[in-house]
Amino acid sequence: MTLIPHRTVASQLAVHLRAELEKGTWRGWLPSERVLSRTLQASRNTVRAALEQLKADGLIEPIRGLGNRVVGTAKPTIVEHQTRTVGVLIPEPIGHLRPLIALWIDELKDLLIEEGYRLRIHEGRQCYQTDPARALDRLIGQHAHSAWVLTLSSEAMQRWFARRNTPCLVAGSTYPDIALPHYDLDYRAICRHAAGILLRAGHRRLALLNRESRRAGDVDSERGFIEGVSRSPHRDATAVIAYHRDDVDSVARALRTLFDQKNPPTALVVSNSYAYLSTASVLAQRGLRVPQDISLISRDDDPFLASLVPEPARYRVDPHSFAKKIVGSLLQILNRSPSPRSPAPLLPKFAAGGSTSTLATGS
Amino acid sequence: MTLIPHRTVASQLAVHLRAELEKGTWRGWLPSERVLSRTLQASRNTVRAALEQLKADGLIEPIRGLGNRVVGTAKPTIVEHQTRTVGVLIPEPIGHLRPLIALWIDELKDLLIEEGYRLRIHEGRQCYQTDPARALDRLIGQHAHSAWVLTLSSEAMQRWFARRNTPCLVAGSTYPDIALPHYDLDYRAICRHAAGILLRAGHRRLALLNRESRRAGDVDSERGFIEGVSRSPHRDATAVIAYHRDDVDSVARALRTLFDQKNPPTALVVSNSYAYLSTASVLAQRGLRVPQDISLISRDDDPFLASLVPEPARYRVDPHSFAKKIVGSLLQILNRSPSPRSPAPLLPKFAAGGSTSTLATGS
DNA sequence: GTTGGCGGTTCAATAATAGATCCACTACCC
DNA sequence: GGGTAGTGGATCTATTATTGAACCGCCAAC
Repeated sequence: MTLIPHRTVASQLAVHLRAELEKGTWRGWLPSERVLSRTLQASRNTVRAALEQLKADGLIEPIRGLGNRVVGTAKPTIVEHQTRTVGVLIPEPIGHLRPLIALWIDELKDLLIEEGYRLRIHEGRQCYQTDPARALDRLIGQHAHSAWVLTLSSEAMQRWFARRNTPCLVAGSTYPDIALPHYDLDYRAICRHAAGILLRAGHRRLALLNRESRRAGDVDSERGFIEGVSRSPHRDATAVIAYHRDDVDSVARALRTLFDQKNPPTALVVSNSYAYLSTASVLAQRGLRVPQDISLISRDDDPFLASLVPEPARYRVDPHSFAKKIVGSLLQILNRSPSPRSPAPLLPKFAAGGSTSTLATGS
Repeated sequence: MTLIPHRTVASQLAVHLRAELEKGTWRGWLPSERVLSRTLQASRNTVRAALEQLKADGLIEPIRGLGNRVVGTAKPTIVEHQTRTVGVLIPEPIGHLRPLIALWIDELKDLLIEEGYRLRIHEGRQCYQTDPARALDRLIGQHAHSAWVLTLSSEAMQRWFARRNTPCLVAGSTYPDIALPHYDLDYRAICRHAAGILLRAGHRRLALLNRESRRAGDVDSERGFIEGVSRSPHRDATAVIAYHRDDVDSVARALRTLFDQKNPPTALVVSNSYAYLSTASVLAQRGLRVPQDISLISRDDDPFLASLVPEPARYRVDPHSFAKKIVGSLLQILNRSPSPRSPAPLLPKFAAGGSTSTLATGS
């Protein structure tokens, strides 16, 4: 039950043309694009997309006004024969990642196998440090993957990959001036929306519990959250940002700081589902009840959240469709597609849960 | 310069399905259109377009409410010639299973690929009902796997597989008189140990929050728990069993029943990590604090439990070593090993957390 | 210089596909 | 017998791939 890997006409043509080249059908110059499009029964655009792939492989060289010159020979055989693999870079053992991340990586693995690729998971903690150059040099040098997928990537990592020309896809947000193909949720819109929800429910003192690490997605979250509050018609609304380091203790510390002050927030957006668990249980220890005393929204989704009482209001994502999108972008990169454009960020659906309450406005 | 024959996905699928039919991959019935669309990575519309062609060729006959019947000459091809695959039977979408289960299934997938097998995951809800014969007949008939792995299996399922000689491995406990190769944690010892821990901490009114389904592992848990209390030197100790159905509401109901009585328990063993989450949050809603008012122990481990405050006392398992054991047993079965013996059940390590307290004995 | 063919680029119209929803039907569970 | 879950059948919309056709600047040859 294996599938035909290249399902678009362009890719089929590329395979076909590559075979013809190897056979030596054309020496010197290819037939003109218009002729090819007629003989191959495809539009010139499609033929050009296929030729683009051959060009990326260095088999042909288009020359304006003259034609497509056959330049390389027989190299692709080697490329085809070596096992084609894709590497995923993760900061921690997969068991420690959020279940949803593990799920889409798993799906990605399955989908890539159907396309003839193997997925290799690399747990490279060193690559996530402030200066990852050495670790990355070593990792990429050791493993000759066709492409890399970066999860939870830092700015330094992204810059490193952008500088080198290693084919890679950022599963997550990129930093403003980094031009790498990427796919992520629209955290900015999510947090803006969350702030709006809470403001409309009558809350005025809002807080965002965010990661300390300045990952692009977290920066976006922060910006969206601030926007949501500052652009609201409620001039008396305030937004506070508290930071944690992804561990229970630091979440507890952040909450202590937040709730020991004179006017503690009445609503909290938590930007990580594990942190949501910590938050909910720390608040329970302090005797605060959700949602009567404090409203909570989880920015992230994960299956276990459904077991909480009250069920957290959160933004739901389908790991399957996420994995599909990632694979789509990845295949563009792997097939040397001309323009590996990043699809629009995914805006997950808001699922209202019992963890938010409506306050009487005022006071 | 030959032309590319079938350029639309639908046509490619038709060719592919026709080949599979001839190979005898499916006997009797095709997988449902929805399943096909998932495994073939195409929309149901496209799959239907392909099936339309097969129908026109008289190879299949669609019957409303039943499925697509294979009508052509059922060539009884030899099973050995097919792609070597292993099926895993799970009751729910993999995303709904506990992360630890998803993890070892994932590892299993990787390890099997190295051995030249592909792992197919089958979400067969019907197979977990009281009388699974028909559903199993159909499933096993449709998919000619080299072996099956059963997770969270019911007694009826195990009996069905034991009666037939289908090669299978039970990932979990087997029922006393069923001789199937299996591998699981020693739930009986775990729960006996948990009861001992709580009794030594001074608790006298213990409760086990267990699954209602009479799965072998849960029956073992119950037995171990009762043993742990009845064999203790504390004659005044009592053990209560409350049941839930794996959903939040039923856990809440069970807890209400437990804690609305005159002498509610002071310590609780919860036999599912999702149920632990529900329990912790329901108790918090009732104003009960862990561990001051009530001690909790989780029988199962899962990564997210580490984010709770206080951290649950629980029995830790390494999914990797679990997967290795499963693969070991599975390979014995696949290689037609003479005596596929079941390895000794795994006894996980107890990790004391902050969720249990010591009581003054007496009263 | 003119011409015609070449690749490069853009555009709108169309076909294929994905994804979702509703229906009627069947079987099974309670 | 009624509820539930699964099936194929049918339809809808959004997205994507593909088409077909422009137009551009470049090149070589007449």
